[in-house]
Amino acid sequence: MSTRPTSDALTQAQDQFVAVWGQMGSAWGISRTMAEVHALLYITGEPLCTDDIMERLEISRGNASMSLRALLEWGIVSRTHKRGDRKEYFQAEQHVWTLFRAIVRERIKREVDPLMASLYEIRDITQPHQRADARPSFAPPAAIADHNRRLDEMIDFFRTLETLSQGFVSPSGRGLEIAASVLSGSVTGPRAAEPARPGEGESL
Amino acid sequence: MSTRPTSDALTQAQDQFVAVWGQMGSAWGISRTMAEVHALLYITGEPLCTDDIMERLEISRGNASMSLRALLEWGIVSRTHKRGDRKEYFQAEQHVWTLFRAIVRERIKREVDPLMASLYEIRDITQPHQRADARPSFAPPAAIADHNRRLDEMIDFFRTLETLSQGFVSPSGRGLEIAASVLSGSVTGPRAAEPARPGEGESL
DNA sequence: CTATGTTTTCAGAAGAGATTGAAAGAAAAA
DNA sequence: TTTTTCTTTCAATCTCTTCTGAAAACATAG
Repeated sequence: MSTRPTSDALTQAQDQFVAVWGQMGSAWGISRTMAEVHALLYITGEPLCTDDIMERLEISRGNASMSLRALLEWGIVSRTHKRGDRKEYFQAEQHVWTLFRAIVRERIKREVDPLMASLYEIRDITQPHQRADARPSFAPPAAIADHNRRLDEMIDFFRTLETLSQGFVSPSGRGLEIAASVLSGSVTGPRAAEPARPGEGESL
Repeated sequence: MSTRPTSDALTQAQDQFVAVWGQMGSAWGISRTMAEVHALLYITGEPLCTDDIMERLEISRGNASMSLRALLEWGIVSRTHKRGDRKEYFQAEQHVWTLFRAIVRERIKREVDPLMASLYEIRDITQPHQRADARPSFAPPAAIADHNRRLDEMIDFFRTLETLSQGFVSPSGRGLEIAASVLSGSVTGPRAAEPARPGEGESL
């Protein structure tokens, strides 16, 4: 029927990869189509134009356009041109680790950073304007103290995570050693958060 | 109006934490309510029953029940009882790193493992039944060879990621050293996948 | 300038996922 | 046993996200 044989081994493998990658994407908060477009560009390895993508994935022009723009914003797909052709072509980052780094970097920027900001704001509600030198005159009530400890632990965790991620994100391998040392420091010993812990953590 | 003052600092901080955590959850493929229930249990730190949660989050009984069951399945919330009370109470894992490990472990199990299985299947389409001793008589066409290389790189990446994660997941700090060494081996040199090296998994 | 080819936008349609609420199920007390 | 209390289930409903398609915007050539 179609001009392109749809059942050769390569095409079949590509289609399956696209489906699987799309599935994965949607489990991680990325729209299925966007993940599929990326999968197609990655697995074919060659630059494709909007019409190629529309045809292959059977999606509308609008959808293709928006997905591509989003992928460009994530920095994991780039534009190219073919000479004598007015169309834009798109190709995906081919190094998996570079791809991974770009994704981690973006998600941190978009989700973790704002989260941190919110957490600091929340901390200010019960620990207002706490400067290092200014000791509070009265100890806070136990409920507040507990709350503060939990919140601080959470903040501490995300700070560590952010530091850690710099190991992945940095283009040189350098940051990795930092990350590794942070890991051994922080993960190994979940630390003195609980003095005499009643032992609820292990079995969970 | 209500018996509980809704505007004291602690309550306000808790509500805000719940909102922020719910937001974060939904960006990561977890239903907002489920994340909110978890947030509430984490930040209050004390066991709550279904009715407490329904009231505080203004959700239906069915929703509360389902969210709690899901959280139990994730292993980040546990059941408790109060003596003289027939109701079930729930409390959240209080160690942030333990919580993190549980989440990573579950997501790997639910998403990465099936993905890996699919990737292996896809590989079999273009590299069928490739046994170590049986060399193919003819080299595959370039398009297939390229495809295979890309797919192998992806598989290699997820294998590394899985190994890495064992460092986080293992309750002892031991696995961490492994993770760190994998990191320095694989991340630092992402390029090694291209040239002409047949054995793809040295340390794995 | 107009004509032609290409990309973006966005209101409405379609679809996916979350939530409710009432009924059924379970378990402990009487 | 029956009653009471609490928990789970699931079809119907609602909500939010994604997708479409046609129009508008843009760009290049002539």
